[in-house]
Amino acid sequence: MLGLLSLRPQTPYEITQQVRRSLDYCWPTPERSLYDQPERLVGLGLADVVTDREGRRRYQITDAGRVALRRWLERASPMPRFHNEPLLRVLFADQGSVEDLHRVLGAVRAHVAERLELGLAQMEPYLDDDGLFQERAHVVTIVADLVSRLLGALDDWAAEVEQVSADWDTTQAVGLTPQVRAMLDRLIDDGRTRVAQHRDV
Amino acid sequence: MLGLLSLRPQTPYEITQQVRRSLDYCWPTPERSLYDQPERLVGLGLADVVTDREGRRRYQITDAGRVALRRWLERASPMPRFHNEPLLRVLFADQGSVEDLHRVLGAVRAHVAERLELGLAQMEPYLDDDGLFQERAHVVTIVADLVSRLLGALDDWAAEVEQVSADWDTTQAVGLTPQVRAMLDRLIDDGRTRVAQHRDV
DNA sequence: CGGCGCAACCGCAATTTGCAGTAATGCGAT
DNA sequence: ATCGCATTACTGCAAATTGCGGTTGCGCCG
Repeated sequence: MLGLLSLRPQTPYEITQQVRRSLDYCWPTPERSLYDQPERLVGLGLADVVTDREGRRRYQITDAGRVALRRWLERASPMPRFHNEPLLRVLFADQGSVEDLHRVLGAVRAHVAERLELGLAQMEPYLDDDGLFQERAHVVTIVADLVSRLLGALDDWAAEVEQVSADWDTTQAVGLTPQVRAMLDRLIDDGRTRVAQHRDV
Repeated sequence: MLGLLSLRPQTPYEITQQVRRSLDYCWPTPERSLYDQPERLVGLGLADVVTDREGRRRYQITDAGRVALRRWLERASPMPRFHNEPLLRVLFADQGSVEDLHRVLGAVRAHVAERLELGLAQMEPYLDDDGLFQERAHVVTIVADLVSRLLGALDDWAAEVEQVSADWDTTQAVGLTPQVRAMLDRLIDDGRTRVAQHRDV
């Protein structure tokens, strides 16, 4: 919230737009709460409110707010958490049909394609070196890069699972088919390599 | 919840353990709510409660519960949402110091290594073909595969950002350095390829 | 046998959320 | 010109969720 206000003073509605457009990629937030938060910040002295020519309340960050934002950036961050309901459905796929499994995988892939398309449209303006938003191009690019990697991982995974499960005729007690076995071996191998690499550093 | 009970009847505490151990990867849940949900399921007739020899309430799924679970698997799934606070800190990194940025990237990499190690320990038993949990090995492996891919993406990304930002001496108005530019180009290129691929199918 | 710690839970206040509603503005069709 | 309808820009409220702290009982160590 303070981060958003640090970019420019905004009305509550503009904030909701901003969040829908960009923040949702890393921090999904119910719209309702976005209308209450700015008031809370005012109460804490971290933001104040000015009325602009259209008579709209426009919140802006105060000096205390900027300090609080900097403090927040200094503090240790909680680590990412993935709310992944399609994955949950795969975990319990043995309680449903093979079609259920394939449907959810297809939905994931369609979703990835849609998100990616949307994201591309948002990033393309940055390709012009003379765009208006260039002073934040570096952070925006880095963020987009992770989003793109995560979506890519999701897509690759869904594609592989589609393949692996293509010839299943039941979801239960499939156990370790050679393909699943290969998946498991690769996964453990990759994990070990990565952990080992980390220890070296 | 129903999914967990479908595996075997469980006490509320066992459920919390189970969730901590495995479900957290796709569905992080505050412990508190796990104690209320089973009662709610009983109210809906989807679970019932038996008292075992230790005098503990043990919840088990009813037939209605299994039907509800199957219905749930048939319905369209909400798509994944990533609560990624480190990414949020990168998005607003220009309000803080270069050290703040590097600290959060380091923390992410450490976290990935830790999670991976934990996950490996959990998956290794499945390598034995004669393990006890083999009837769910296929779904568990598939789930672990996505988790591993997502963690891998996170790690690769953090490593690249560490590299790209290694010689920054400010976080503000860095704009498109050649390295960031290359990142942007690759990202857009990858995205276009993937979207095009999706249209072909 | 007293103290300590941990496993296993639950009450409660405070916050958060979804949903439904509403007022204002634009805009195309009749 | 004006009617209907969609979209923008919010807000109230009831219900659900959550964090925090507390409790009980058990085992183990000194």
